[in-house]
Amino acid sequence: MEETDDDVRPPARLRALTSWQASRVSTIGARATARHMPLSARSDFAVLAALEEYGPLSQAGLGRRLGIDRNEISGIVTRLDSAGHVDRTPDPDDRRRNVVTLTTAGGRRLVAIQDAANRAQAELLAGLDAHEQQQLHALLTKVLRAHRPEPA
Amino acid sequence: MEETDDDVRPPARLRALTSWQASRVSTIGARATARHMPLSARSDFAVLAALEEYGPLSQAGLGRRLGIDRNEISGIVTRLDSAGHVDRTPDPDDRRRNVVTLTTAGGRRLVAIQDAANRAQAELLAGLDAHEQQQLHALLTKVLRAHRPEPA
DNA sequence: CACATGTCAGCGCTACTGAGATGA
DNA sequence: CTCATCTCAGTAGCGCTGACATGT
Repeated sequence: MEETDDDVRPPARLRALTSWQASRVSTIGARATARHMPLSARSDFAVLAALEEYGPLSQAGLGRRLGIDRNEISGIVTRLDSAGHVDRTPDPDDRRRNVVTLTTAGGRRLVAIQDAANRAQAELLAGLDAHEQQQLHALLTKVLRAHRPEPA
Repeated sequence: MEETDDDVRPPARLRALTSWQASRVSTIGARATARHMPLSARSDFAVLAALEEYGPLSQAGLGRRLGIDRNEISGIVTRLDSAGHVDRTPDPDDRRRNVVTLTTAGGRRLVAIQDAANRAQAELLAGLDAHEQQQLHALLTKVLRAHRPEPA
């Protein structure tokens, strides 16, 4: 065997970095997500959820809400459109825009993805009890709020 | 102006996902890091820190400690080697291996990167007070510990 | 034989930059 | 003219997979 015991523990300098921890949690979460989701439905979930909650939006509006680049939104919406999960039609009031609308099939898809997301979430946070999970969520929310343009 | 007020707030379904939050925190952290670091010194930092704390290691050992793929390690070590921050020499006891050793220049580099990392860290966590920062760190540590082979 | 190590080529996702066409 | 929107091409890092040669 080769180096089996001296392994595994990352150095203190790294462990001290919250940003490093967040990055590792993020990739672990991504792996858990991949295990529960049919495909790369992560960005799909974001777009579908935004459409469900706020109604039809332009692509730029989607990007702003979700903190995703316009360029990515374009690809995501194309994929969702050809899957029949959204409708993309030119805005009659502003013909630069594409108005993106959730279809009923998209709504069903959203619910399905939410299910998978919940399972992945539970897997990721298995080490924490309910109170700790809530605490972590609150702290991350606070961090993110400090880095946004800040809604009214 | 175009859609300036209805913006910014991500949908509830997303906000509820801790893994999504972690991912956003991670990319915000990456942006802050990029603002403070000369280059893509993030992986360099991990490798240098491991060598400092644990002494010379094989590349596979580095990968295991840091949770980084062997393939990436290879490139990182090559870069660090040609920059003079590590030495890479064949292991006389096991000629499959490269023993990677921190040089004094590498030590200086590590300290410099740590400095930049601290500034980026402060920027990322600006929204939290000291106690909250420590709490967040502890919770993330706990999450990560649940997802590792678990050291003794 | 099996297994570990290091290297290389390649893929896929994510985040970006820059350019261009269209339109407000 | 300025600015926003959308699209396309290209770049870069990151995390993988598969293959291969080498060595234990």
